[in-house]
Amino acid sequence: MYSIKLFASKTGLSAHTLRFYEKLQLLDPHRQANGHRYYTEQDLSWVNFIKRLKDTCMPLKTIQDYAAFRQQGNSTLAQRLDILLSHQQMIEQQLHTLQGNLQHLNEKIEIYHHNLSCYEQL
Amino acid sequence: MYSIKLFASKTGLSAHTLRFYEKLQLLDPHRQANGHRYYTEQDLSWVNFIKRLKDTCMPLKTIQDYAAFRQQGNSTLAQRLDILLSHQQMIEQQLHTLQGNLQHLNEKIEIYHHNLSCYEQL
DNA sequence: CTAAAGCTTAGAGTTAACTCGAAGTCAAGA
DNA sequence: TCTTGACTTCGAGTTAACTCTAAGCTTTAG
Repeated sequence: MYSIKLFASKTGLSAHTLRFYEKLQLLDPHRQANGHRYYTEQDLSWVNFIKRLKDTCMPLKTIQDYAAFRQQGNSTLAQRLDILLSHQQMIEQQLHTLQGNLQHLNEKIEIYHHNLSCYEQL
Repeated sequence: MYSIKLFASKTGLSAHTLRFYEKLQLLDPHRQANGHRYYTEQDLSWVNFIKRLKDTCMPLKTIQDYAAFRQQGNSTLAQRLDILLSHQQMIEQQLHTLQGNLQHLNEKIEIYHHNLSCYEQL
């Protein structure tokens, strides 16, 4: 049971952002009798999950879709998995091409080391 | 040798964006006698590289840094490699945590399949 | 009892990365 | 000749994702 301030420090998101996410329907914290929000461990792991998705460049729009499915319960597990799998595929694709470029660069470095006079190739 | 319009269609970037990138010093196309830009195959592969970096969420700011090093020539290969390696590390990290989450979700799906009545676990 | 923390609505400001439009000029091809 | 496609500068508009401020209210701990 975290107050908004505690939860903010726990998640690294500001209270502002937490309310903002709530408006976007990403979060739906419980309320105390006085109307104050309180967040649970479940909310915490959900926010951490959101952060991972964001860290891997999933747009909030997509996360919103995911959250909507999540709120509809277990009947939407397939759809949620779809979202995540296609996201994973995208990331893997990007990682792959990036690795290709790194490889390429490494080869150039090799050339550089072996033939310092050959500027054109770099 | 591509005109800006041709190059735009070749890269999928708009002429506007190409001039914008030029202003940010990401690009530096040659000019014809009349002042018109023209782009080469080298520019093409450079833009494709930029696109890959962008696709993997590298901010333009960092790409600008990279481009600045690139323009300084071969003495900056180490710095450029640094940027790319740390970027790769970040992406791999993100992929890893995402895979962890997918794993987690898959496990939940398993539970769902094996015990339909157990809603709390999902 | 007062200060701190919470609530609400509403709207403004910010940064990144475009995206577009206007205004005016120039040059080459059908 | 006229249309097309360049060029320039400048500045406004857009979308995403915050980020913050203010006004005005309530509640709770010291």
